[in-house]
Amino acid sequence: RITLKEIANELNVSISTVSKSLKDSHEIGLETREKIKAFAKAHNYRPNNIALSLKNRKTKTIGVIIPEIVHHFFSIIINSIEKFSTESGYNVIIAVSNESFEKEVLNMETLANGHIDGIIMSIAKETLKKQDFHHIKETIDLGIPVVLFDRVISEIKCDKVIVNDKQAAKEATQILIDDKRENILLLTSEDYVSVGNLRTEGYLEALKDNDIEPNSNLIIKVRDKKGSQLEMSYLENELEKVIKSQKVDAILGVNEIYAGSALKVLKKNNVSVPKQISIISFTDGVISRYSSPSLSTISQHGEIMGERSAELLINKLTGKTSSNEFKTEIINCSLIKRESS
Amino acid sequence: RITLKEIANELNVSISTVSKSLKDSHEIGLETREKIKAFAKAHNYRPNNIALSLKNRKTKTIGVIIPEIVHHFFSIIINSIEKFSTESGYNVIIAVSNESFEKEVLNMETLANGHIDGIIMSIAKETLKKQDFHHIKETIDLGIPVVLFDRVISEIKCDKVIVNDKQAAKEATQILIDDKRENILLLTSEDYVSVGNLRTEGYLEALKDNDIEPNSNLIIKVRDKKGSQLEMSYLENELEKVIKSQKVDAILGVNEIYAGSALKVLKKNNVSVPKQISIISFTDGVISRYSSPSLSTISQHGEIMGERSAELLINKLTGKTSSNEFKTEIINCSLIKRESS
DNA sequence: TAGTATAACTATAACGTTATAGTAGATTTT
DNA sequence: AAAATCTACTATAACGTTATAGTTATACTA
Repeated sequence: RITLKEIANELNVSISTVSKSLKDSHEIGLETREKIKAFAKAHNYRPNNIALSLKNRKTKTIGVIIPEIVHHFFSIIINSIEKFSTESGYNVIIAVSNESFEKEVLNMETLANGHIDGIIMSIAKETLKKQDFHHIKETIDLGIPVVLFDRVISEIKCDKVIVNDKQAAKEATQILIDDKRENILLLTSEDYVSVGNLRTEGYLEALKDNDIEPNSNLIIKVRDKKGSQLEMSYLENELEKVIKSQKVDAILGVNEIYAGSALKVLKKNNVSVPKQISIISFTDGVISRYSSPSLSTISQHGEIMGERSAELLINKLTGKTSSNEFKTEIINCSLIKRESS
Repeated sequence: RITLKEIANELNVSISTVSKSLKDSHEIGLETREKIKAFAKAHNYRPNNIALSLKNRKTKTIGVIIPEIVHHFFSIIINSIEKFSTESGYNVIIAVSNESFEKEVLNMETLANGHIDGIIMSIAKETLKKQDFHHIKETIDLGIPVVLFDRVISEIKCDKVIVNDKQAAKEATQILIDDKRENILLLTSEDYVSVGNLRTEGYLEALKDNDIEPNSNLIIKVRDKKGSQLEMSYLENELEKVIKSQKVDAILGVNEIYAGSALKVLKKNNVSVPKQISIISFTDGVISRYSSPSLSTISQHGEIMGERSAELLINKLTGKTSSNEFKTEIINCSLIKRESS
């Protein structure tokens, strides 16, 4: 790991001369310049990026805070952020909040004090529940640009990338209704999760448009417990109760894990899908494709969301867009029809 | 973003005094010290980690290079590396090779010039095929510790974390044989992928131990093409041919994507699983759990692999283990029995 | 009362860069 | 031939830290 100083000493020139030569500056005579370049190449000189970061006050690194990695949607997002960022010369540093407020705050501080120029994040459930966003605001106040995606809140002024959740849920519900399914069970998350909420709204709106009275027994709000095992058995128990006590001819799930679990319950109870109950779910992931029947899903186009988020952030970082104007990009979901509907 | 210098100017003391006060040094009088600490706190002072990195010549950041993120196994690994590293005060920076040699080399260089103290990686398929590992060796020569996991090669001297692939494949095959299945189809990857190879060896060894003649028609080596769509249709076509022309009563898959695809093919051809054909597969991911029938899988315990990798690396970084002694940790797989066998 | 401790600070260098300003010596201008 | 210009460099400061080595007063010792 050779430095400019060492090269300078070795060749009896000043550090400035070395630095300028390697930048091919015409201030330095051709002969000296070539000699220095050759020497640097032979010794495999690479500028120390930390020193550059300190000097330039930018790190060319983006921090990403996500609630979980082991989730198709989020890993797609990371993948796409990583791809776009690398192309633009930025590195990506990952932090996982694990849906915990405390961890998110910690992550945010570590990143903000450190090696990143900007942050892309999706807010943890616990943070949404707590409605405490001071850490995000502080980071923005520090002059670090933040882009929020998917789970977003209006009170924070920054760039955002979201999906037309409400509309997509409404359309999916309408498709089920058009198929003469009027007893549609909704598998959703607890109220404080913004996207779950929007999807619920879309569902309710579609019912209303078709003069179907919503039935609160047909809405299961899955309680999330730390440790998803509990969460899933709650869902399974509740669902089993409902299908035994109520008429249900369709299910709308706000994510594929819920829908996948539902499928297992239906199978266990010998309900045929989509004949007796048809299913549409959000999140076009790997479960949907390999389950049987495969699940019709609403794709949120994670690749596009990731790319747009990275683009918005990098535009801020490079000064392409002004630092006090904020955009909200809305990605259109699309329905991918498979066997379950 | 206040600095020591600014605090020093503001309070009319020297930078040294500020630095020492914040470290609670007894060289500085109590009164001054308290005053400075109060001021720093009020202005939310945080040391600039880049400056510290430059000074200390370490970044407290680990680079991870993986072939893909959108894969249950790798995202579990990342998750677990991230978790363990954070606990030890390290950040994690992600690079994805996308199974490409060129990208892997590029990633390696970027990381090595930059903001990381050490690297954890799993080698890209293309690199394994090319057998060109100069980038890894150069990084190690530069004094940057490297830990390889899962896809590993013996000619590189560094810490490694692997799974007892051969043994696990052998045991799984034995279980199928004990169940009176003697026509076991193997769905594996091309030869240059080390883990696929080891698993194939285990399979063959089990056959040999039971005096079953291996049948080359029962070994499908899935060609991987860029763009997994093609890869999968290749698998599906080949498999369909084989089950129509050969007697097959069990399938061993080297990963759950292969097994999941196989399940679809069998279903399409009205073959009942596990009655007519039973399936065991490597990779205990989300497909296995939500497919139907759910797949019996061999878990490679990604959490443990990730944790051990991080531990090995951090031990090197903190000097806990000597920099020229290398360990290879072997994680034992375990079979998770589900409906497909 | 000179000499030595001690307390409470400050100055400096270093980590590896780069940009700005400066300086010899050679060459051109008038 | 003196002044101006140019060539080919070098010195310095700065980015934000911290560790080491000073530097003052003041208090204590003998």
